[in-house]
Amino acid sequence: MKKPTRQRLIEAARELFLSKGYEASSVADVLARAEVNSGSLYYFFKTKEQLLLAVLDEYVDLLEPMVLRPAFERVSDPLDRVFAVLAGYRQMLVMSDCRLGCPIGNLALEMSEKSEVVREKIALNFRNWRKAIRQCLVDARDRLPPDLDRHKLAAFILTVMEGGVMQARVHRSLEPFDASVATLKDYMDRLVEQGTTRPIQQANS
Amino acid sequence: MKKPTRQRLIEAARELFLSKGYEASSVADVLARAEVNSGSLYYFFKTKEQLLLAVLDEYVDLLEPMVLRPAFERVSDPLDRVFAVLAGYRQMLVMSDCRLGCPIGNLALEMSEKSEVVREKIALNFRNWRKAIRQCLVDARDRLPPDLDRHKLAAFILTVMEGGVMQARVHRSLEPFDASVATLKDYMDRLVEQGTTRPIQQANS
DNA sequence: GTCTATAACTCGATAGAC
DNA sequence: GTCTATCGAGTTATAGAC
Repeated sequence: MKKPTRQRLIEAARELFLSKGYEASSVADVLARAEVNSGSLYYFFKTKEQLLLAVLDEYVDLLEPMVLRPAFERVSDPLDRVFAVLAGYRQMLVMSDCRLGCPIGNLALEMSEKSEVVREKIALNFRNWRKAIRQCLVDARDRLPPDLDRHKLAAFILTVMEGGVMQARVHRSLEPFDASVATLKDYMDRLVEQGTTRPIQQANS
Repeated sequence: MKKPTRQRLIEAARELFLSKGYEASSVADVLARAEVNSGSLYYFFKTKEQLLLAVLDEYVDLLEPMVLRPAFERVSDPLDRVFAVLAGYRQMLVMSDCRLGCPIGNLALEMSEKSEVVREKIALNFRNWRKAIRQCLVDARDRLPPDLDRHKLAAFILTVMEGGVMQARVHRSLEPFDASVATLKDYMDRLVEQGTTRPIQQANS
């Protein structure tokens, strides 16, 4: 059975915005892909931008089932989970021959100056992503330096993912992504080593 | 005196593509900003895409005088120079209230799938950037681990810059950029420490 | 090399019947 | 809620005089 019209529109827009960006995807493209007529789209969404906002709302909802859960089901160690999440983005690069990257990062650079409300929704997506990663760092706090700033490190991990994906797409090669993730791994191994070999740990410090 | 028409067109396009992106900048916008008429633009450039390619060629030429030289003039230590380059991008964020980021990264995500020749020019810009950073790492090789993969680390540094700039623009805040650069600094300090404290260094190793 | 005028088309969005 | 027809503006690009 066909999904409801509104949902079909959001999915079509999501796919198009991911592969071609927002400006380059015309309303007509969305209509064709969703097999919906113009009148119906504008019944559900006042403007094309409202459709984008609905897509970004959906990404907020999809973080858990599409990004976190699949990664967390594969491994249970909190630090491994961080890299399992990153491996998920690698998988997207592999499957698309390095053509598709992070859907949010995509829209981030394109839309940040064009619409405040869109920018704020993208920021929300980033905040939720970092929060999930930060929780992994909290769960692994016994192996990490006690004075570690987990907010900073979570932002850094998102930075590495987005920067690695960007270079992979530009070079159509996994190499820069893998190099970036491997270097992050080296850094975090050093943090753990420091956490492990430091003198007797004090309670409540 | 007014600059030659062709140069005015490239500069106008450069500014517009930086602040609004390629698709969102119309040819009419470029013409107005450059104070040139349609006929002249199409005398120099066969299409809008050819104009973009000329802009990307100019960025290749501008890497040395606009990005590297100003940073390298301020400091001479090769590792400090890496962070001086990053500070240059921070300055761009500061001056634009976190609205303008890396011009190449901007176009990278927007244009990579739309045109192979554009993607290749963007890749060239990235390669040259990494090469300059790699030279800094070569110049500092005595303080870095002997088995360090400088290609990987240079890619990582570009990753950190691009990812940090992206988050800064989305959140309209320097915080994620500063957090990312500070974490990179921490990592590289650890590499130097390892290089410094490692046992008596063997020659030709 | 530069000018004006405009072709040929696509864009987002709307009207109004059903 | 969905359909078709279409508006008006904006798009890239061209023609042809100067």
